[in-house]
Amino acid sequence: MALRFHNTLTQSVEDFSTQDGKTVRMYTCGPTVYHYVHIGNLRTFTFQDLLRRWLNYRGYVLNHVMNITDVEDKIIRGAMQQGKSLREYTSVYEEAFLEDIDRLRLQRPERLVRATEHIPEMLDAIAKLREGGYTYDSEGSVYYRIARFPSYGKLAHLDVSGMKSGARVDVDEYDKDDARDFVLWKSRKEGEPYWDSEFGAGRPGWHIECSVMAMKYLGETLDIHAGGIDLTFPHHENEIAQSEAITHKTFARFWLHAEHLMVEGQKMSKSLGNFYTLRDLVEQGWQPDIIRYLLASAHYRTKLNFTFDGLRSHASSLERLRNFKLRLDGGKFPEGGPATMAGRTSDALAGFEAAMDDDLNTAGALAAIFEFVRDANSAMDAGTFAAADRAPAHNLLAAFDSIFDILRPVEREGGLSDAAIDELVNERIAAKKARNFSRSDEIRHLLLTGGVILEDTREGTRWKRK
RNA sequence: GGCGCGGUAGCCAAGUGGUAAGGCAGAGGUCUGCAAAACCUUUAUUCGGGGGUUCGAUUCCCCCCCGCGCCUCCA
Repeated sequence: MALRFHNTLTQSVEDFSTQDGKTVRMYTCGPTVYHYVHIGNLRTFTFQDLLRRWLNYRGYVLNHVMNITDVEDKIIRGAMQQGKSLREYTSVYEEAFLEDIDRLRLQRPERLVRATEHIPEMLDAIAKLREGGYTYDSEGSVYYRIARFPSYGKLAHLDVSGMKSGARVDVDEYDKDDARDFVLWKSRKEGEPYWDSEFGAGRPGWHIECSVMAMKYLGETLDIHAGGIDLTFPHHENEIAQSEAITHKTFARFWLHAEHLMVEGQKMSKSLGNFYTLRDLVEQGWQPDIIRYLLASAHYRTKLNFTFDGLRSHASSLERLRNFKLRLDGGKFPEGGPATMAGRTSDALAGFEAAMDDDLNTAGALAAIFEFVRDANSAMDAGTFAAADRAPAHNLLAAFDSIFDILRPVEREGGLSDAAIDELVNERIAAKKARNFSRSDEIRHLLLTGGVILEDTREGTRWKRK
C-alpha cells in the first residue's frame, strides 16, 4: 500500500507524493516562545517527529523548516513586564523548548527560523500584497482584505460570505473593513518594540512570518504544511491567502493537522489546574520516554486523553518491550537450525509498515509489534526460537525503534558501573551454583538498593536498571 | 446559529459491509530456591440510543442523546 496522509484541504486521505519525487519540503508551525511548551504542544511536535521519521524511513530526504515565533502580543507583554528586551525574554524559552524536544527525542528540523530575523522579507511580502491590491491601511496598520481573495476559507471549509462584520467584532477591531480581515503590519504602540518601515513604525502580524519563511527556504509550493488543528483557522487559512495572493501558486499540497490532547478527559487549561509542561511531569518523576510513548501511541487525528493512569499503563507496556529486547539480546537460542520465525517476523514488519503508511496509524503499528513479541516470547519459552531468528527480530525492533525511539532507557547518572554490576552478578551466579542462597539473596538486595533489578531466566541471569 | 470531530470491554485504543487488533489492569494456571520475566486460559454475542438500506452494519443513510473543537488569541 502506498503512503497516504489525510489532507485537511480535501478532507480525505490521499496518496502522498513530493514535487521532485525525493525531497519533502515541509514546514511546521513551531512554538511561540513566551512560556514553556505544554504537553499539548508536545503532542503536536511528537506527531511532527513521527511524520519526519516515517518519511525518512520511506526514503524521502527531508527539508523541514520550523518557525519560532519570537514577536507577538504575549511575548511583548511578558518582556515589558520583566523589563527585558525581546531577545532576552524569548531566548530563555527558546532554549527551554530545545531542551524539551531533546528530552522527548524529537528530531530537530533541518532549519529553525526566528520571525524577528525575517522582518525585511515580511515587509517585502506586504509590499507585494499592497501592489496586488490585497491590502488597505487603517490607523497606521496594514490589513489584508480577504474580500479580494475569492477562495478564502478553502482550508477550514468555512463559508465566509455570510459572515460579515458586526456579528462578533472585538472592540479593538473596529478599524477593519471586515471582521475577518487580519493585520499584516501593526502600527507601533508607545513603549513597545518596533521596526521602521515604509508602512510606518510597527511590527509584523502573526500570519505573515510563516508565509515568508516557508517560501524563502522551501520555495513557493510546499509538499507538507503541518501543525495543531487549532491553527487551521485562521492561521493556516491566512497563510494561504497571503502566499497565494503573491505567487498565484498552490502554497502547500498537503495540510496535516494534529488533534488536541485532553487531560483526564477535560480540555487542558490553567484554570482547571490540569495544565502541564514537560518540566512539571519530570518533576513528578515521569520519565520523558514514557511520555513520548504515550504521545506517540494514539493516532494523531484523534483526541488523546492524557491521564496519569495512561502514563502508568504505558510505563508497564514499555517495560514489556524492553524486557523482550533484553531477552533477544542476551538469550541463548538453539544454534545450527533454520529460522523458525521467519514468516512471523516478515509479517510483523509488513503489518507495522502498512499501518504507518496508512496515515501514520501508530496504534496499528504497535499492535503488529506486540503480536510479534508475544509469538517470539512464546517460541523462546518453547525452545523453538532459533539463533537464526535473532537477526531478523533485531531488524524488526530496529525498524520499530527508528520511529518510536523508546527502547533505549533514559540514561541515569551515578550509581553502579556496568562492570561493578557484572562482578556482583557473577559472584551471585557462583553462589547460586553452590546453593548458597543467602549470599545470593544478599547480592540481589544489594543490587536492588543500587537500582538494579536481577532476573533469572532460562537463558541465564540478566539485569536492568530500575 | 454555521462547520467539523468523537462516543468500541474496568481504563487506554485500532478497525472493517461478512461477523470485534493491541496495550494496561483483574482472575485462574504453568514455570520458579527466592524475586521477576514469560507463556496459556479468561474478561465486549457486542461497538451511545432508535429507525432505515442490505442476504448481512460496529462499519452506509436519517433522527436523537452525550462529549469536544473551530467560527476571536491558541498545539
